Amino acid sequence: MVTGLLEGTWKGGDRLTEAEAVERFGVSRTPVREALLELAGLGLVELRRNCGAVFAPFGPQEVKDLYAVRTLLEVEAARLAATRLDRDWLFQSLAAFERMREQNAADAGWREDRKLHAAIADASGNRRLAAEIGRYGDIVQLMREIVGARTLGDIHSTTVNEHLAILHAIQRREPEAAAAAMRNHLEQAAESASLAAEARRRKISG
Amino acid sequence: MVTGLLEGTWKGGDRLTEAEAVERFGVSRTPVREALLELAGLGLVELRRNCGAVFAPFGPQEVKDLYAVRTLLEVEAARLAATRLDRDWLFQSLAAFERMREQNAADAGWREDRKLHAAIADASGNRRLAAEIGRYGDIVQLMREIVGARTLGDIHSTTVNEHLAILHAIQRREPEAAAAAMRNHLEQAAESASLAAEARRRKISG
DNA sequence: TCAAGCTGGATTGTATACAATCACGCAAAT
DNA sequence: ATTTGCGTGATTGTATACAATCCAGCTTGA
Repeated sequence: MVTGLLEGTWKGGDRLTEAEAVERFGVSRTPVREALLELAGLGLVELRRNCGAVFAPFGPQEVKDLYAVRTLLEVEAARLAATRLDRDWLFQSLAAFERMREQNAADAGWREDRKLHAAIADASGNRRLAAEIGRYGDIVQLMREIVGARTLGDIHSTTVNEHLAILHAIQRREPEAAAAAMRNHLEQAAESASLAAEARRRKISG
Repeated sequence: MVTGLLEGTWKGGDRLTEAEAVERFGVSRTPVREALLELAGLGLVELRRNCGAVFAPFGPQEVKDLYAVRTLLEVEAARLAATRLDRDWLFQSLAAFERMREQNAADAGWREDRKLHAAIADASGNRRLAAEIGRYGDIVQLMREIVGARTLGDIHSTTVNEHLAILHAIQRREPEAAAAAMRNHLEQAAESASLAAEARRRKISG
């Protein structure tokens, strides 16, 4: 439902009333309203009363802004995780990482990627920080739906190496190295996502 | 409605079903559900299906975690605002600041405080960052309802000086100084809020 | 011509009835 | 004694009807 609302080639500022969504999806207004409220909470639509929900713009600039915030959160989490190193945690994370490396299937790879990021977030010891990181995981996943998952389908071998660098820095109890590794990882991801958003922009306007 | 749900002396883990909320507030389930969804989006309750909504714990530790995330966001916004200084913006902000200094009434003071933080967030140039900072403003305001607004009612003169330090650092185009000033400001606020949460904890358990 | 007020349509906010799902307790079998 | 299965009540998910609100366009008066 939530992801369905975002499908299609809407442009920033496009309006969608509840009645239109009802007609398009064949469900009643109640779940439509709840889905719109959820999207509004994630910052992807703006609810204006009696005017319909307006989609937020979602081009390269918005992707960059999104990743800038996500980077703030996750870099801090990596720094904290390296500071409060937990050996049991590290052992399990390395095992999960090996499983991820073996799975080249795109979907499974992304699932393991999210698990790793979530594990680092939990290891920060700040539950709200971890919750926000999870929320941004949701937003990024919706973004993949928006800009087209195909473009971002594969976990590259470089991505695997970036993950390994983060875990090793945490293992060595080097907070700044862990932060830098996480920053680098997310900058790569931001670059890739921004390019995909640019491609989508051209496809829509052309 | 949203703030009403949070009133009272619930402890972390307390459950509230929709039916109970309906009975307590005299409205139907629909607005109750929407309010609970909103609170869940802000991370203040956890929705478990067929088990009622469980309140998140909200003691000193949670307040510290909350302010740690808020500090991450706002410190970065102050840094960016100092980097991309806009003189018109600064002029208006200083004027608003003077108005704030003159208003000692608690409510008006907090309103101007939020306006100042929002202005700095906007000046960062990152709209999503600004949106998240606004969201944390909402969360902190709800927190004041939870821990008791009286305890945090006044804008102290020290707070005014902290604001002034931030604006002056931005005016001097010194990003790191602006970041440090913002960090200091929020650390003071976090300390005050944490003490209030501790007082509430004792009142509830005692 | 312009502005103020009003009316009709559209859109959202709320209430309520019904369907689906799940948790809890009890009983029975191993 | 532990576990497995089922049944019932409780709780949430969905549909739909109705009330409130708002926007646009027209009319009417100066």
